[in-house]
Amino acid sequence: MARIIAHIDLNAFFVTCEQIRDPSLIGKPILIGHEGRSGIVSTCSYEARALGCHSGQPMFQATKLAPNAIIIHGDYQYYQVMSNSFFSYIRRFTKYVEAASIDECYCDFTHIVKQTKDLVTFFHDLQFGLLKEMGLKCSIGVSTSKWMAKMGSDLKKPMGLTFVKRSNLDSTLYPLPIESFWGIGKKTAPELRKMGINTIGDLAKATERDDAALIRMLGKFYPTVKEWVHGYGSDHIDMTPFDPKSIGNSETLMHDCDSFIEIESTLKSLAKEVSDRAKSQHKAGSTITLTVKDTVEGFHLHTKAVTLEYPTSDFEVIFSSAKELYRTSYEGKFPIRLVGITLSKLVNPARQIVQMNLWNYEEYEESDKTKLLIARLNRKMRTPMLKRARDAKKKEE
DNA sequence: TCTGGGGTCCTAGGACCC
DNA sequence: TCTGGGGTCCTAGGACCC
Repeated sequence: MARIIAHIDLNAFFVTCEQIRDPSLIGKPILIGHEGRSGIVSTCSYEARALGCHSGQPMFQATKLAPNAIIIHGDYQYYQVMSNSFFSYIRRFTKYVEAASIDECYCDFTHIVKQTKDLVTFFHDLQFGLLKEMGLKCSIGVSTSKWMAKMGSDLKKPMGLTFVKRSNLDSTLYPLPIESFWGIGKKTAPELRKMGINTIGDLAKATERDDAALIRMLGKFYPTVKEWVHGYGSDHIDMTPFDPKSIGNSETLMHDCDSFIEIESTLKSLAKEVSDRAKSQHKAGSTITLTVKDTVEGFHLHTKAVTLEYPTSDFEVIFSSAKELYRTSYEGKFPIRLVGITLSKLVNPARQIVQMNLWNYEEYEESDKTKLLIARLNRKMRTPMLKRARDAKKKEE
């Protein structure tokens, strides 16, 4: 039997959180985000949206469109507390809850069918109960796959309740522009339009005649897209708690910068943040990636990574790796707009103690840790040397 | 004034081992 | 002496999402 999957999406969540603790904000244009050179709108109230504001927009543009808007800097700790309460509320109705982000989740309500024949009333009660108890508005999409539920929750906002079925795709999702397809973004959508695929329905039709071209464009993603667009695809609710695969911190600088001293001091604070967060989450990682955004090549991102021989969360190791990557790859090349450090290939150090002891990790002084690291950094240069040496030896033999 | 910061996953090429 | 194919790991870049 088909499962009943819902996608529940909180409407203008950060704004609503602010209105809950300060009701005088209700009904006003509100922008959440930062001002300044590189400030952007994180999210905004429906009153601000009516004036043309939207998330991701540079703040200076938003304030032109909505000069009377109230600007609020995000309070993410507070939003996280509200988010936890939201998930607790949802878990009163079903234990099958998959958190998709701070303000949305997928849930399995298949068991509800046995308890009620009236699903509309059930979801209506859930929705208005959340509003009454917590003051949070949500939109709900109900379907038999996660993708259709997600697309459904986007159809009516705020406080929407939309049922998407394989039998009503023609009237629900197929008329939507291809840009609204979750998983197809601003690079792929124009390519599809070039093929004459302008709506989700066009894409469904194209899968019946143009597999080859679509595989070329979408690669491994194509079989999934084909399932989704015909009303199939995953209905699996993943209840495992969030377990990060990387921990990163980046910062857009106050001004484009090529001073090593300034970059170094920024790297120091980024490394400290990454190290602290890794430690607080009981994680250590063996790959350290430096990200920079240039100013000359059209604001492109560049990354350089190094993989150590042991996982670490040590501030000095992260800092000196990032600094070394910067010095060997970018120093003096171009002014930098943004720098970031990411720790990945994460493990739980508690499970790695034996392995770390093999390296006598604790016996290394800080300076030796750095030496180990630099030795690893030089591997790229060493490898061809070793190869030449081996070839020479072979010749002798 | 000119476009954040947190992530995930995929691709493609090279090194290396068997 | 030359040639190969499969598998794994690493790196860099890019698309996408909230």
